[in-house]
Amino acid sequence: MNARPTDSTCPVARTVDIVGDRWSLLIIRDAFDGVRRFSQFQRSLGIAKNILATRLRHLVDVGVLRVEPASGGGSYQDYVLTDKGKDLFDLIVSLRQWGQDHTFTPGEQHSVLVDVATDQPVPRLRYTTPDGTHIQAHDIRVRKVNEAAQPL
Amino acid sequence: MNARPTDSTCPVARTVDIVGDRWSLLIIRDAFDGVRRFSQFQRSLGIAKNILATRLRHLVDVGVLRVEPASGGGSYQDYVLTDKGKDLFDLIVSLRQWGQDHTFTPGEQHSVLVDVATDQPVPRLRYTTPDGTHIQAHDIRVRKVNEAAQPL
DNA sequence: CCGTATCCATTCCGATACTG
DNA sequence: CAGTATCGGAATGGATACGG
Repeated sequence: MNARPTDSTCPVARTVDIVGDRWSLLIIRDAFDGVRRFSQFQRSLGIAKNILATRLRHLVDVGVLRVEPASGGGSYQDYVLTDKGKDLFDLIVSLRQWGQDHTFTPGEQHSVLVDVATDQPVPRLRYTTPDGTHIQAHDIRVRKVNEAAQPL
Repeated sequence: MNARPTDSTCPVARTVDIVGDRWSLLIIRDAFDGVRRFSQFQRSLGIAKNILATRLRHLVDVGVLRVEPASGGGSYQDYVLTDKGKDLFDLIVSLRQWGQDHTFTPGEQHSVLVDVATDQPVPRLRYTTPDGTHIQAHDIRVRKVNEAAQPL
């Protein structure tokens, strides 16, 4: 979708090449919120129909969305997240949490994540290792492919 | 930076409006990797100088980067992450992990996150609540601002 | 080395009109 | 309702030249 495919060995760059544009990210957000139909996406996003069609086709092509026969019994199709698409959940959460922290004034209202069972707001989510350690920027660095791995 | 500022009550949309474009995300990635100088960004990204200058200025304007007097003693300036910018760490991690999982063939090499202390690869990071519960897509939903909050 | 200014090609986007 | 086709304007991107 984007300009020059980065064909990089950096996973960040590859992800950005696939879903790193405004409309794709917002479509995926809506899909997580249960939006399935063409017209729903269009109203929610205020996007022109032609470019919505282009983006949906792209997201289907890359395996983030798939088309389903129909939900409301209509003669058309729904767009739903594949497993690959559902794995973008963490990405959407990251966008959401940063937005909550840095783009709203203290008293300003915004949508929130709630637990489906209790309907109570979800507390701040943090990235942790399997043993429960919270990982922050200064704990890690990136090792490029050409760097030697540390022997045990 | 982007087309129509979404002025939405959705934190995802606001974040996307600020840093949701290809170059900004890659610049931020590089900043986390220790890139500070104009020429370093340029070589790393293969980006034209004029648009690099535009993006850096934008990121400074929105408070993600700030300019520092100079690092190498030169007469110019460095671009470093502010605290607000460092909070984008989780977002970059999300992009990276999804890219690792879904854009590489099994044997294909890519850069990896390593622990700064041990130089060992970091295990997969998961979003958890403060009490250690791992949260996935089906555990939550989005409550819009106009929905009533659940009374206790 | 660090940008800014200019030019040009390409892409993107939105509005509209049209088809099944 | 769910798209496709077309068109014009705007933004983006790259190359180059220039100045601090």
